[in-house]
Amino acid sequence: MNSNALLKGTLQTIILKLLEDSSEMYGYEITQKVKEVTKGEIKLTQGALYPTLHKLESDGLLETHTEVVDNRVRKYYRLTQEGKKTTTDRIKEAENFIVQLQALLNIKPSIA
Amino acid sequence: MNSNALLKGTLQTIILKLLEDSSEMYGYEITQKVKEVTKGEIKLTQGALYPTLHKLESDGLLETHTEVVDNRVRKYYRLTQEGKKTTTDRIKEAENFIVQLQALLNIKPSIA
DNA sequence: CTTATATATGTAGTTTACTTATATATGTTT
DNA sequence: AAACATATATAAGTAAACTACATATATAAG
Repeated sequence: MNSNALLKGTLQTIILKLLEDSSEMYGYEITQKVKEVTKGEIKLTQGALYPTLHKLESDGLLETHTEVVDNRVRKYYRLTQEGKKTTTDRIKEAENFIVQLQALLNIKPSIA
Repeated sequence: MNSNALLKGTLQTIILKLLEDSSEMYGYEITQKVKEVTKGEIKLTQGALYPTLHKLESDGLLETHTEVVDNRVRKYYRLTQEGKKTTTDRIKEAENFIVQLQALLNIKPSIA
């Protein structure tokens, strides 16, 4: 099993949460933020990032605008109104899932 | 997003951990245990369970034997030696992932 | 000057790992 | 007799990641 296999299902939530906190970010910035916060433990590659951003945009959760900085194009993403609502729900779901997962991974054998 | 989408990547670890605690379980028993511990929040369906058990067996992490109880066949699974080692590793990975995920989902906007 | 690394976005093909639906069979409760 | 619980299993479909490839500019190192 790949050490990043656990990312499946949580990547959208992570991106939404980062955009909730920062209001506006571009793709590369998101990869660096994830790297920084997780001290390199979670690797968010382009192959995972960009398709996910495009998916969230086509689902109406994100909107974009483009800027040119140092002759390089940056595409900024921000949450739409719908995106903000969805983010709140997804974070609750993730928090609940973590609780359940910890319950499953910490249970002790029932000797009784 | 399906409410169980977060299960992806963690199901193998959950099964391995349950078998570490109980030494021996059959499939249906595992579904009931997950339901009980998570109060129905995580739904482990047959379509997910059995292929995963077969996968873990073919990977050499589980071994099986069959018993007949009340005219019904039960297939018991237990960890192999390799399975025990892998379980320890997977649990560490999952615990670490939870820590990183919480870091990402709790970070506040940097006002500075 | 040219090579390597960082910044920046993107697609194509592949694989993993779920979901939903279906199938089979027995035991128990209404 | 019907519905629900116990018990295992497969088939078809889909979501969401992975790896690899492609493009382009800026900066640092040798």
